[in-house]
Amino acid sequence: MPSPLENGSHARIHAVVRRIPRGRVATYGQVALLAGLARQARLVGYALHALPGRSDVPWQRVVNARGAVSPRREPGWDALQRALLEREGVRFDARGRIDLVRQGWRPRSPRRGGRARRRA
DNA sequence: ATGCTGACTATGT
DNA sequence: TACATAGCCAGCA
Repeated sequence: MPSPLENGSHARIHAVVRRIPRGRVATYGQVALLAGLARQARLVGYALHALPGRSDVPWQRVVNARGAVSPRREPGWDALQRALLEREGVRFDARGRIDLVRQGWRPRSPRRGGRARRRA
């Protein structure tokens, strides 16, 4: 059975992660902040790690502040995460990093100063 | 209770 | 840009 933590911060973290749209990514710190857990980025990673295999939480959309997939203790999962993201259309550069400015999730779509990004 | 670890981040070098 | 440190906090031995 699930850990008793499901009623606490973990549940809030999961709720935030569920809001990340397909093809976008959010950072651990960003998720923490939106979940009302400022500066507790580590807990976000912890909460996701505790996630059951079958889950409706798109854990793969959470990456670190550098826009890279954080290396796991158990190798292989990081590669899976990247594969899942690429399948959603997320692009990685040669260094294995995502351009957060372009593909990072922007809750509430705040319009940035003025005009939309020019195309290509 | 204490100490270490971890899917992190901000800051200084 | 990359590496080292300090700060964070929950879980576990």
